[in-house]
Amino acid sequence: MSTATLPSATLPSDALAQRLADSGLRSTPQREVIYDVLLKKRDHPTADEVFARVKSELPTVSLATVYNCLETLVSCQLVRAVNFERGPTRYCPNLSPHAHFHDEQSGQTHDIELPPALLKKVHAVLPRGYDATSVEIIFRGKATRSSEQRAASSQPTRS
Amino acid sequence: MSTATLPSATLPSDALAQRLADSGLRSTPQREVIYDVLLKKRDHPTADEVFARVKSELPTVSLATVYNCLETLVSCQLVRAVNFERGPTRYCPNLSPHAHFHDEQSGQTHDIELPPALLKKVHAVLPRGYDATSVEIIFRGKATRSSEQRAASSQPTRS
DNA sequence: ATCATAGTTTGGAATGGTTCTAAATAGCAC
DNA sequence: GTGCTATTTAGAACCATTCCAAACTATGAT
Ligand SMILES: [Mn+2]
Ligand SMILES: [Mn+2]
Ligand SMILES: [Zn+2]
Ligand SMILES: [Zn+2]
Repeated sequence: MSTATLPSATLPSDALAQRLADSGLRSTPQREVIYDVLLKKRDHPTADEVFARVKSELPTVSLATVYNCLETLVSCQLVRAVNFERGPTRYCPNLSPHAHFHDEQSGQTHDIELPPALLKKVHAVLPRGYDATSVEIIFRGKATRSSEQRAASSQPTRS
Repeated sequence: MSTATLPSATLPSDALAQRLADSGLRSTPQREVIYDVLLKKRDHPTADEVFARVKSELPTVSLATVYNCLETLVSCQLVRAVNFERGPTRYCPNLSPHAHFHDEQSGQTHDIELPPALLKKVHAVLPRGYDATSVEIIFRGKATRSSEQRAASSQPTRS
């Protein structure tokens, strides 16, 4: 997708380097691999799961570094941290406004895109005096076969 | 159930006894006091805060019991557990469909009532195949003076 | 009343995700 | 290269919560 003559279109890794630089931070192998891992399999992994995936590329990485880098990516606004109840924090590189659907059976988390019109209506329930900087919407329930199929077909079947 | 002339109106403590009985559980002093504490000051206290408030009435209560009773109340559907990020779980006896507004400055949590029409529109963003049993909406931001006034005036000034 | 049984409370230990710490390492400016 | 700072690392510490096993309590059947 999106090649050549691109004006200032951001290749994923450049976006990372750029955002880090903007915050006065350095681009490091750990940060790059961790961000790549999040982009490659967008299943809202936990820090432990990221740790496991990163290890295969950087066998000596530490769990502390995974936490550090994830926090860095979140503070650079390249990744969102997502929490369900008191479970481990999950990480999501989808920056578009979206809600999360937590499938209680499978434990899987799905992104639900939110139309701007709906976001407006949601914000409109706030009485005067409430100034919200963000809103988070979490569905809980079960996703049936047709939604699994959607998810499966929209993502390469993984080697 | 529903005794004679009563329109079936439930005194708080009866509601508790009833719900517990429905679940085959006993009404105990600890459960009653903890539920009362939640009803009396509806500021979404943590288990520790509930513990402190209950101690003045039941000086020998244990923190484990507070956790046990809160879990019992949640499983009886008399209380909702509310989580913000990875902070300690907070407890809310407001059973009407409502969102939460987390004031980042003061740390206070406010209930935002949700009209059924909005809830419908929110559920409508779910694609086919997603069957949600619940939805949770959390705002984050700051509440200005006018909302503090509203909250203050709607609740007795506390002895 | 007494007893048997199951439910509940309690203090303390264990858990588990996350954060902290201090030392080692790596990148950048001069 | 030298010095300076950012980053990574292993392991300890943290802390909300859960687990455990022993006391205690309510219930209801004899
Ligand atoms: Mn789950
Ligand atoms: Mn806060
Ligand atoms: Zn997401
Ligand atoms: Zn509430």
